[in-house]
Amino acid sequence: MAKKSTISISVIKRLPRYHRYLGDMLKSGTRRISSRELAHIMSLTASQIRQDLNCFGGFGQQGYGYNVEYLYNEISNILGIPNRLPAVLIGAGNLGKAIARQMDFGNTGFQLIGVFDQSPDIVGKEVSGLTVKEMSELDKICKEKQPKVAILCIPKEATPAVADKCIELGIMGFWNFTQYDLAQGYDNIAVENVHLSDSLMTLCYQVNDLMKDGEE
Amino acid sequence: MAKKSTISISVIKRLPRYHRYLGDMLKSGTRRISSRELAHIMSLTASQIRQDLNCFGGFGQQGYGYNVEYLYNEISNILGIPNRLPAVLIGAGNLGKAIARQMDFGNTGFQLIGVFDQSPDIVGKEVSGLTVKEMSELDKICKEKQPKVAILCIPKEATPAVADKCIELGIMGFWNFTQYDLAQGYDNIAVENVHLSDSLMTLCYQVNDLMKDGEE
DNA sequence: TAGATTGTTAATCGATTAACAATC
DNA sequence: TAGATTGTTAATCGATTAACAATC
Repeated sequence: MAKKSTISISVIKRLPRYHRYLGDMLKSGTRRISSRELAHIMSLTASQIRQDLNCFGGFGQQGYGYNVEYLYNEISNILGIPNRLPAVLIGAGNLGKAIARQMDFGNTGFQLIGVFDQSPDIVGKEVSGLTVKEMSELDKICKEKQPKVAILCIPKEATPAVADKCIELGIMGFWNFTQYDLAQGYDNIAVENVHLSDSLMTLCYQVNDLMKDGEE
Repeated sequence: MAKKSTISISVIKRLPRYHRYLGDMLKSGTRRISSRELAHIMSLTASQIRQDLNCFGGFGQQGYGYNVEYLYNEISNILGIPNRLPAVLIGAGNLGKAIARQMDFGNTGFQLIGVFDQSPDIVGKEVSGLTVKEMSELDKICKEKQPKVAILCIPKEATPAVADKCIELGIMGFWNFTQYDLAQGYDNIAVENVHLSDSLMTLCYQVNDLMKDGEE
């Protein structure tokens, strides 16, 4: 059996976390791991781990468990990390610059090949080894290097127009840090919205809720 | 009826998005909205919206819908945004600085009252109107101003120790940008993990998946 | 072989959607 | 009053967990 055709987003979102834990184990020299042990470490159930992995194939061995290195590599491949798809960053303000400098793109499946900004104050500056280019140069770079992903760190209002432009130029996925909801409306385009404000407000609810409990 | 005692995390995570869309409507002068219209705009079902809101109370009116301003304010209150809990940022490297400068803390429920860093190169610099302090000063500030939330932009290895320290000093919630999984292990502590690498890898999977489809 | 642990099917649980009576 | 739309209960769907036969 094994190998489902479409994988639910819940499963996909757990893969990077498996990858991370297995990477740590690999570094610390662990050779094998059972679903039971891994579940314990990751605060999951063994059932869930086996179900998740079996969406993609049978990577374990009865009576033994999983080989850490093999499973780590398989998950890397499932995620497509070795493909290192070319990506561009659009918007090199505070957040854009920080993302460019902070992220280890190579180990998360991409290669940052260009940085663009609309402001003349920023164009020409260097960010993470790349010279910030004018927005007008996006066409050229896209034709030359065919980036597949755009990282958007631009104002909300600019987002729909920039996204449309990107899609025209062959972009297939967005890592969206803007306040604009990109998830909707496009067919065959992948979007990961990182809505930092939403995340912070969720925390706001939770902390206030904890404080209420304290009062009672 | 209405007003459940514990709200599922799925519902809570949708609240900031409702808040955002209602805020936009308020700005554009929309007075009333039905669950049906709002569902259309937000790509949800009317049922879900009514179910979500009714966890907290009956904010609508049969035959009319919801008053935008009233509902916006109610959701602000549910989230606890007006409380503006004091928060500290720990780690003022690329990402920490960007977060401090970029976020509108006031409108997301907090007030940033202190920035801390372990590096002498950064201590003394100004970030978003605050002077970066040494880590050793965290005690004092916590006693004085009792921040409730810590924003962690520090290396993975430093995280567990810093988190423990924070909890000792009365911190009740973490906005966690580190690679370390904070969610587990603490009782009565709220955690929002922002695992940027995980998010990017999820996008990696999705884009590679789209490209496979294209080949077939 | 006996023990361990997977892969997989079945049962449970929770979240989403549909339906409709209540009511503005 | 009639029409619209909520609040809420019931039905459906999907995801998680449990169970167990297969097998290393």
